[in-house]
Amino acid sequence: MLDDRKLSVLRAIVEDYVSTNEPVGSKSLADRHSLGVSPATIRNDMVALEEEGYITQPHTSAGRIPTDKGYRLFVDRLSTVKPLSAAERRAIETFLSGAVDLDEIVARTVRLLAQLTRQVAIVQYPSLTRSSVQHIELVPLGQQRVMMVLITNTGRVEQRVIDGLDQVSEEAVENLRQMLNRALVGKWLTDVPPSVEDLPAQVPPDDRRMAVSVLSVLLESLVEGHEEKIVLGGTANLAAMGFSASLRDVLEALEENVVLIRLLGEAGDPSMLTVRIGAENSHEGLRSTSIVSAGYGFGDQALAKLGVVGPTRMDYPGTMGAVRAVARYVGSILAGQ
Amino acid sequence: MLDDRKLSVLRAIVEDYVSTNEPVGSKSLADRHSLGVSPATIRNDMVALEEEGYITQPHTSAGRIPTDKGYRLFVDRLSTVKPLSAAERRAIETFLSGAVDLDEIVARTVRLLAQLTRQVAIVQYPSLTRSSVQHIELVPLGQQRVMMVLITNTGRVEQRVIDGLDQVSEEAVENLRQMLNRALVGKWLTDVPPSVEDLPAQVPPDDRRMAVSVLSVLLESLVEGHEEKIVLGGTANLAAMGFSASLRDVLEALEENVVLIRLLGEAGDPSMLTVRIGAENSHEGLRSTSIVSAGYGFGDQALAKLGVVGPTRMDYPGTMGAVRAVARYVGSILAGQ
DNA sequence: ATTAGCACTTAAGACCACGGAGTGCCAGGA
DNA sequence: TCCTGGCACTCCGTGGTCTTAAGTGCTAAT
Repeated sequence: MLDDRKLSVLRAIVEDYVSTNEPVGSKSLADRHSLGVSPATIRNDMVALEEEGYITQPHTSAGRIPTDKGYRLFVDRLSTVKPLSAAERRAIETFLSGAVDLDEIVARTVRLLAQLTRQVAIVQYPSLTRSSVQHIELVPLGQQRVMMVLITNTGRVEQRVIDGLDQVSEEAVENLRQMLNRALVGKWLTDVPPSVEDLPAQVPPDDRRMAVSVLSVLLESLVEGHEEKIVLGGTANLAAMGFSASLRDVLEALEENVVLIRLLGEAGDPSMLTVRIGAENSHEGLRSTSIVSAGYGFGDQALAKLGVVGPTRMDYPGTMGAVRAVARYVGSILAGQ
Repeated sequence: MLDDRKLSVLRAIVEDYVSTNEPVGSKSLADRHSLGVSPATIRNDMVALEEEGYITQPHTSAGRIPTDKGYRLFVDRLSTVKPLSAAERRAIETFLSGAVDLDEIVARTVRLLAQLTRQVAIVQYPSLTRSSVQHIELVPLGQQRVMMVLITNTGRVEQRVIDGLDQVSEEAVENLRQMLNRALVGKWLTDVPPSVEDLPAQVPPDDRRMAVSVLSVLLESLVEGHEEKIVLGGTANLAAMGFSASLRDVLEALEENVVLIRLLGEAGDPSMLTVRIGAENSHEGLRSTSIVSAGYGFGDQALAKLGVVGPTRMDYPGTMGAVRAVARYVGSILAGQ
């Protein structure tokens, strides 16, 4: 059905269209790539590719442009991830190595990705649920309020205020604090709920009400770890990407963190580099964009994802290379922290 | 020089241009506003206004559009801030009242402002330096590291890790913690540095090195309060605002938090509503935008600023009304927390 | 199976004519 | 002195026609 030459033609079409942003015709294809056949032959191959749905014509007597399906085939079988140049790798290293805390790592990563790919970069904060407890702190704030601070091994800090208590005593808080830390430090967050089940029973009756409040807030904060944080960068690059018409839709989609989190989540195996093209993205506003994403974390254990959003007409090999490289470096930096 | 009627003409020009986005001519002006004079008279007034630099012509035989100077006069003398409708005020209240912590207040405020004004909203986190110390927590992390958490009365939490210590003992940390809280709770952050000067002397010599490290990080975090946090929203509205050409510049400027902070800072009296028009903004990319901002805080003591960025061709009275109203509500919510 | 040749299609650009909205200016009237 | 009606002029935007360049599909020959 699709012999090697037809695939080469498809590859050439994608490459040319990506670099010129203009429908590519049989003649210019024959000129620019040495395919060893004449334009007429290429034309014949093109109708085959078009019948299969890999390319399409904006209008009769224009060149062809790849469809989503065409890009998909290109990504899956016709291209290889392009490794970064030595200079780029050095740039990543120096750029990221100066970061001191998690916020700064994330902020720098976003800028880096945006600059490398000249597209919109997305970085998700390390998910709460895939981390372990480093420390829990309880801080009395006046008579009726206590602040809980949860610190994870990924450097993330989650704080909540527990309100509406009565007569909080310093010792009671201190006791609870020690009890919590003894029970939970080092545990995966997912293991926290079972570990605290029988804690209230060990608290003196007078303080039990407070203990229960604190625990419920703690558990709640784990569940709401679902409310994961995301940072965006490089939106200015959107202006140069040329979806002028639908630009508003894209910006709107990017502002909806919920949407982005869902999209990143939909991407398959978190340890892999995944590409979602055009309509695969299941979000109206992003019909004409592709998302390249990868998980990052300690070794092969992914904590969260990062990626870039760009036009379906993007340089996939280059973008994939950049995303993969950045994900690896961020992982190693986090591990070193 | 500029009699009342000329000012009315200018006002009418601004209003029409803002609503139609097209240069406005003498005839349509006479039709749409009941100025009581003929187009010819209006034309005469227009040349006067043009000579003074308040309006300009895109080209001969087109209508007039206001210049930055024209907008300035309009804002200063020809318009009054438009109060919000009862419905809008209710919307603000219900929208903001559900927020539980500072992060959520800020996030909701940004969305609210963006929706009300259909422009880009900016909200600055309450500045560290204008808050007071609510609590300081020290948490030992292993043998060589301590985490410091600073909680302010505005609900803001600042955390740092102090690294490279040796042999951190639980008691030493606990002692220092109590000492710090005794010395600092309730103090304005600006008063912290003098208050800790002689603290190291009171620490047992063995622990002094740690105490000094912790203090220096604490002080540093106050200074870096300069690194104030900002949140953006409604960038999707940019697409509909019609600077297509310079859109990239605007997006770039908006991504530079440093720039935004500076611009907000440049605005005058923080307790007032201020408007900076076009080139007044001293940043290349924002030449064709105006910024309407206001301080917010407890009562008349401003903690930080918020505002919106839009095209110079914006509805100033409406925008100013929205910004002022939101600033007030946020202030009252913060005070109630 | 490939190629050369040819007739056909279409978008994009150049050119032109023209209508509309606006202007400046001048002379006459309150 | 200030306002107004009238008039000639300017310029942009629109729509029509024509031409050109690039590309296609088809057919016949290799």
